[in-house]
Amino acid sequence: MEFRQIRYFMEVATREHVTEAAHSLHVAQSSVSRQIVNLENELEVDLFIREGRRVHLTPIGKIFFERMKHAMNVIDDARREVKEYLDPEKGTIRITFPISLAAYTLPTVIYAFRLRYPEAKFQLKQALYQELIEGVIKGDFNLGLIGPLPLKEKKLQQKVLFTENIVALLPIHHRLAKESSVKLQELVDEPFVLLPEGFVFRDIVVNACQNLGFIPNVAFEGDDIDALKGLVSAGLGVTLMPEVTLVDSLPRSTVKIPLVEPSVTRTVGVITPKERALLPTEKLFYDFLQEFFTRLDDFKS
Amino acid sequence: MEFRQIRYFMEVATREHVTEAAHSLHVAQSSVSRQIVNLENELEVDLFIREGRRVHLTPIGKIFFERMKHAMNVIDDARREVKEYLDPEKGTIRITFPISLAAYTLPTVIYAFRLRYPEAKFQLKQALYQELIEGVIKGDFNLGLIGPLPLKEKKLQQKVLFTENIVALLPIHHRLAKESSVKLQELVDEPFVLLPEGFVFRDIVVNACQNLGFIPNVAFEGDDIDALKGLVSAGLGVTLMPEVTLVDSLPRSTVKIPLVEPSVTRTVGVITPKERALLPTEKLFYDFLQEFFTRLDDFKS
DNA sequence: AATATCAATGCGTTTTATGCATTAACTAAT
DNA sequence: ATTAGTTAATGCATAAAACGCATTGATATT
Repeated sequence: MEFRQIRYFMEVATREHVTEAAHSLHVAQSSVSRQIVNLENELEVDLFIREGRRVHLTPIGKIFFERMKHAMNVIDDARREVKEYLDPEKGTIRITFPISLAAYTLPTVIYAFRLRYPEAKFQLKQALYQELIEGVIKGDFNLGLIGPLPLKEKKLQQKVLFTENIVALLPIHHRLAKESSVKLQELVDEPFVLLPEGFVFRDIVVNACQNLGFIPNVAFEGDDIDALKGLVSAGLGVTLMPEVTLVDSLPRSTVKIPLVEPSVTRTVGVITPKERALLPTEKLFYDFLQEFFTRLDDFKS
Repeated sequence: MEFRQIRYFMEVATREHVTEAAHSLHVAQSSVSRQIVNLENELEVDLFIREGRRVHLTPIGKIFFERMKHAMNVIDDARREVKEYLDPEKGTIRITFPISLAAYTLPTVIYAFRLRYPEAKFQLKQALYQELIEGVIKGDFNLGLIGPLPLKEKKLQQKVLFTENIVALLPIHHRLAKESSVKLQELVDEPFVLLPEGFVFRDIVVNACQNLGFIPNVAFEGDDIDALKGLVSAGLGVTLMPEVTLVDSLPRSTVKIPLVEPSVTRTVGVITPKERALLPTEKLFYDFLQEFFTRLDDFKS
């Protein structure tokens, strides 16, 4: 069994397509095909079902795939750890985060981090709430920004970074646009624009409404925060969003208004696996995160 | 980076000797030497310090070694899992255990297990208490028999199998040899023969004595249970041991006498890692263990 | 000082992986 | 139904890599 075989195997397994896998691996199709056969012969098991020209994993192939993914994560981490050992400041931070932090919070932190460590590299992966948690537990990532923290996950180390206010974003000609604050209750009959099902931030909004006894009327859905801004901008509805995502510039023809009674907030934190240690550069970033937001808090108060 | 390099690397790292490693790997010394250099070039790091003709790991080499040990454990398990998938009854059980279970308990269970699954294979590793726990946590083993259970270890799944009596073993001409029971207190001034420091079973005895306010006078130490039996047999002292280790035959010129006030017992159980699933054959054995000792208990009562 | 042992390296040989061309099986479109 | 286009597997020649042997230079051992 050789490393190369595992690489080929995993590529074929994920793509379910030998030719594509070969192309992505920069080798001939025949090489991939042959190595897969070699691997199967050595393991004395069929890893793939060949149905006509389709290729997909057998049940045991799936198990093997999962195990190899784990092993490869360990090995990749080890390689990075070795590389970063001598020079952590030039290493790579792999981090996963929800869409709601993509626009403002994360870029801001990364910008500040790179002022101090200009050679640090980042690999970023936007993910849905549950995916994100799984990714950190399974070893695809060692760092995840998330809000709110999934407190019941026992395999994760969790650290609160900050609590942010959620404000209402209204079209500029909206009847409430001139108010200095709005109550969520006042939006009962408004059309909402929200992220699609599956995004936590949608759930935060829906839950806040449900606590007041109504279910928001979702008129439009948008795939990212900017899409929501556009929809509000076009006067198609109202939405709630974290204040930070509006800090740079308010979308054209909109106003943001603080929410009161109740104020809606969410807590944002960072999760890391309890089982694995952070790689050197990631440790730098982790410590930086805490320092950064602690200082922000000091500044506010 | 290829598996072959990792295998060579690990062999050299453990032996700190290229020629020996090469021999054990059944390849020429030059091959090993060259692969190590290749690996180091690819990682851009020295893994070994060459001092004259000595070879030993650099600090980062040690880290890399630990990571690779982990990865290789995952990979080896995966291979076994695949092999055992189709036919668990022919697979291998890797298990670690303390010396006190080596003589009677473990052989008995294995014998019974093999009556049902004659093709199952075993890899056995006797270990000291702490080593054993580490071995299961780190992934060198997925099963460990142990007594008492290390309840504070949160990474381990723990299951009690049975509780056993501990009895006194005396030379046949000992003044107490005719009694039907002895109190531990009566052995205050006796010379004890015990296992050396580091064995839990020694600690169990010493603690029992300390609870009665005395420290046993250790006259001789023996490396294994049979050595202790021999020492008692020769009249050099008394000892305590689990009753099961005497069940087959009493050593020549000795008598076993139940302990009362207090009776001394120890709980024996099995530990498995919470983080990893048991391999198919190991799962068979794990289930068998519980069934086996449950039935024993039923039988006793 | 002489000898033996060790890790590294140059070099020819063997093994292994690769790419190309082909085949056989399949899919989709006419 | 026929045809053209894909696809995965395989035979074969080529290229790459790992290997063993022999040697070197350094270091223990006596």
